[in-house]
Amino acid sequence: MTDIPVPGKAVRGSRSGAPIMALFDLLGRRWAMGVVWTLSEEGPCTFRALQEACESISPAVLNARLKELRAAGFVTQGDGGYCVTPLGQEGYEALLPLSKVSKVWATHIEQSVSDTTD
Amino acid sequence: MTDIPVPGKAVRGSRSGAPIMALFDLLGRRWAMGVVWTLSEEGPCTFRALQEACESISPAVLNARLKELRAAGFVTQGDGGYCVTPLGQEGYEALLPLSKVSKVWATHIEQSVSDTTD
DNA sequence: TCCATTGCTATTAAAATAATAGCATGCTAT
DNA sequence: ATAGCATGCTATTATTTTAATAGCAATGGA
Repeated sequence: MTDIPVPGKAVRGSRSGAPIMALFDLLGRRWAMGVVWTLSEEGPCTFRALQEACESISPAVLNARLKELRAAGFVTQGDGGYCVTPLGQEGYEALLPLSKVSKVWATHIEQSVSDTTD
Repeated sequence: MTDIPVPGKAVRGSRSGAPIMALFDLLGRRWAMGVVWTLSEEGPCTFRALQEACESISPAVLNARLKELRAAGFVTQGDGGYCVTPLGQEGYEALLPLSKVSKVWATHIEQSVSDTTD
């Protein structure tokens, strides 16, 4: 497994270790944001429930992401299964604005498609 | 190169094509968020200036991310070099809350380090 | 005891990324 | 004109990550 990024230390893609770059390293891995998002929206999940909610994540990758997110303090494993920590909840809330952007983007794409289609 | 994710179509990691998942696909690639971030903060950049501002990105990956982000409408290439589009600016602004999270995370980590060190 | 659920690990193949070198183009100063 | 120099990449090879799939060990009923 890859090292888990830690703010203040050099991380993949940034020698400075600027916290934001470390976070981009953590969340810029396949499925990382999707897992935080899904886990926050679904609430506590078993491994398999989370896997299904994610539609198409392989168990190896899910397990890798969960380990990283747990080590980073964004996710924890309790009696109800996996769930986000308060830090993970903050992370989820910080991702919320992206939802609006994604919708703007979607209409944006539709327009450029119709530009070339019509 | 991998396909560029498009909201509404199945993307890597999501059959639904929910816009947010398509965006996670786009931005969840190595350096994607860092490029948007850096380009927004630095303003228009030449390829090489952007490469240096990113500290340690390889030209092949930078080029791949720029192509994807241009195709997605987040980045454009003008006279002053590469720069973010209005959509890219929205994306950047949507990432801003992550900065605070990264700082909370950084202090969080310091504490857990001192927990085991002291 | 038999079976289902859960939480993974193992394996193999494909894809993405890193690291590095270097090329083609368009200046610009000599 | 030509010899740099900057820019925007591409090429190549090695390494890492991810995908896809199978399956195992532990747990808890029925």
